[in-house]
Amino acid sequence: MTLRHAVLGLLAEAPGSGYDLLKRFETAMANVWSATQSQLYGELGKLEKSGLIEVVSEGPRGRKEYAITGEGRAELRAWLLEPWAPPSPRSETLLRIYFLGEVAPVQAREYVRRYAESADELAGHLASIDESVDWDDSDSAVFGRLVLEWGKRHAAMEREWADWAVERIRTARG
Amino acid sequence: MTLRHAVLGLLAEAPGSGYDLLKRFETAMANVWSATQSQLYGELGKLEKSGLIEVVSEGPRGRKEYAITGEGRAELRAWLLEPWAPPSPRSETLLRIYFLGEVAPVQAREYVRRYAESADELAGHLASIDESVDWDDSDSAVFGRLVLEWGKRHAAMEREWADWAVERIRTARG
DNA sequence: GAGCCCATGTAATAAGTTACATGATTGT
DNA sequence: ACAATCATGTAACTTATTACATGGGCTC
Repeated sequence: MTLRHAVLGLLAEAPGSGYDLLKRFETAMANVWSATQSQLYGELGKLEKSGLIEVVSEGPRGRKEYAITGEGRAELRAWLLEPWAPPSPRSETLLRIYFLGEVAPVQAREYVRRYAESADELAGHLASIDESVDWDDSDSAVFGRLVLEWGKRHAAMEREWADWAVERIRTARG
Repeated sequence: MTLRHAVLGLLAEAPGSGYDLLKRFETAMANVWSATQSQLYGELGKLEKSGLIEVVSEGPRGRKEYAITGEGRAELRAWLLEPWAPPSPRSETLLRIYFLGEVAPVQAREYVRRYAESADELAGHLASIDESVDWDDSDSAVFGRLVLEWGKRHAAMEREWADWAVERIRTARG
């Protein structure tokens, strides 16, 4: 039930069509949550049926612009305040690293090096988002920057860890 | 197809029953991947049927000890060397933070404070794992420590970020 | 014999991915 | 006219969660 709330949150910021939301998932939210086109349209249908969002206008090409309803906003707030437990982590990348003893040390180092590269790419991507977004002093901008900063710090941590790890693998096995 | 490889990897380290593996998911792998009991037994059945693992002995209470086969080990290595793309991040916690502008600043700060606490708890948990595990100089110990270190750095980053974020929310809105 | 752990399995549901399928509008 | 982008939807499949269901063995 998380995509549900991601959609409600985006529509609470500003109304939009499925297509619009998809773009927002790919850019500002890329750091945070993702959705496929298929899943998104399905969820919009369900949310409308349950009255949490509504169609506010129809445009060309069957475009339907959705907006959050009062009920939807109430649901969003309830979700934000509800007691939560951090979900158990699930990282395919870390899983591979955990088992890297199964392959030759050279290959293991190479894997970690690629990991470092992708951390750098992510850092670059986040930096470009930071530049392209027009940060005002609205609530969403404040928290958007918080989340962006989280991503930057995360990418930096990954980079540093990877450098350290490559060295560690070298000294452990040559 | 990731649980599949998590199971293969664990059985490559040492044979075990479903129950054993479940324990290992909850302890050493807690940082990395998780599985429910239900999912695990299902996957063990499928892996056995496809010949990637086999039952090596049966014990009391219907206990079945599984071991990885040659074919299974080959599959594990292929997976480790296969080209990969980092999966799109999906963090319910960050998602909530992203939308925290919907609730009162006091509540937002409180949320971030709880986040910091859970980062500390994670750090403590990882430290206790580090102490309780008997690290030899095997491959799996080398990479196990790498992954554990990743977790420690991650927890530290979250803690620092949260402190900074609380301050940021305070100055932005009082 | 009571309680705790060991041990496995099934069924129903929810969530997410990939592929398929279609078509209108806009800008050049 | 052509290409790019806008725009929505369905079907089949895989993955993961929650709840149900059962029972043996060990220790005190």
